[in-house]
Amino acid sequence: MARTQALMLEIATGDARPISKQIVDGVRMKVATGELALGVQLPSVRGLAQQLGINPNTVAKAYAELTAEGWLESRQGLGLFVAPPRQRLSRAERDKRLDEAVSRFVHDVVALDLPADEVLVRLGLELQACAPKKTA
Amino acid sequence: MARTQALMLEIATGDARPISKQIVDGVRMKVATGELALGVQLPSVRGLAQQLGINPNTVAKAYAELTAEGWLESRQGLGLFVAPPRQRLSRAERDKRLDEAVSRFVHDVVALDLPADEVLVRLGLELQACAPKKTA
DNA sequence: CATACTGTACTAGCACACACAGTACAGCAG
DNA sequence: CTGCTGTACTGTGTGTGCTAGTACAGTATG
Repeated sequence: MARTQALMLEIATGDARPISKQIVDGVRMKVATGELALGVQLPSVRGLAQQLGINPNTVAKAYAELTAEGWLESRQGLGLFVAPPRQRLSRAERDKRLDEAVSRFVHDVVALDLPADEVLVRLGLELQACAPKKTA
Repeated sequence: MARTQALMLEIATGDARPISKQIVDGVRMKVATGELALGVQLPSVRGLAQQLGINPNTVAKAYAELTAEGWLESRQGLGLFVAPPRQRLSRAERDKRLDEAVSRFVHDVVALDLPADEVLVRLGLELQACAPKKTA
C-alpha cells in the first residue's frame, strides 16, 4: 500500500458548498469509510487541481484543513498521506459541533413538515453507509 | 386570537447564519411547534427591526421568504399573519431537500467520529421537541 | 379629507468569503 | 542540477449579506 490513488472526486458546480469544502467533505468521507486506506498517498496539490480544473490554492486550502483535523499527514517534499486514526477533538468540542449540526438539520427539516420517523429512518441508512468498512 | 404577539426572538451575533435566516428559522420553528397559533399577527417589519436592532429590509426579506414558503399570509396594509397549514411543497421537492439536509448533516457528523447510535438518539430527542403541540 | 400605520420595491454602498492568478521558498528524489 | 512535493504570501474579481435611504400602495382612524 501507500501508493498514490486516483481519488475519484467530483466537484459539482451546482453544489452550494464552496469547492474547498466539497473536497474536504469528499476526502474525509473516503477516509472515514476506509475507501482511502491508512498510509495511502493523495494526489498532489497541483495534480488534483489540474484534474478538477480548479486553482491549486483551493486544493491546498482543503488539504491544509484536512491535515489540521488530523485526517491527513504531511511529509515535506514527499506529499500527503492518510494519517492513522486518533482522537482529533476534545469531548466538549465534539459535543458542541454535534449540537450545531443537529440544530442546523432540525431547522432544515422542520421546513419540510415530514414525519419524524421517516426522517430518522432516512438518516439512519445514510449514517450506516458511512460506517468504516474493514473489508472491501 | 389573531392579536399581535411579542415574538421573543433572539439574534445571536456569534451565529454563523445570516440574520435573515435566523429570523426565518426562528419563526418557522415557532409556527411548526404551535407556539405561534393560526391567525396570530406578527410584529411589523419596522417594529421587529427596531426591537432586534437591525435593518427593516432584513426583516422584510425574512418575512417574504416565510410568506413564499406558505407559513405566513400577507394582507396589504394590515400586516402578516400565521397562515393555515397546507401542503407547501411537492413530494419531489421535499425528497430533494431532505436528501440535501441529510447529506449535509452526515458530512458534518462524519468529521466528529462519533458512534451512529449516539447521533441518532441525540437527533431523535431534538426532533421530538419540535413536534406540534396541540395543547400548551 | 389628513395622518399614521401596514407591506413591498427599489437603488446604492460597505464588508466579507471565496476562488482565482502569480510568485516564491523549503524539502526530497532522480 | 532538474523536477517534483507542500507551503506561504500578495493581489484581484465576484457574489452574498447587511445596511441606508427613498418611494409607493393599501388600510384604519379621526
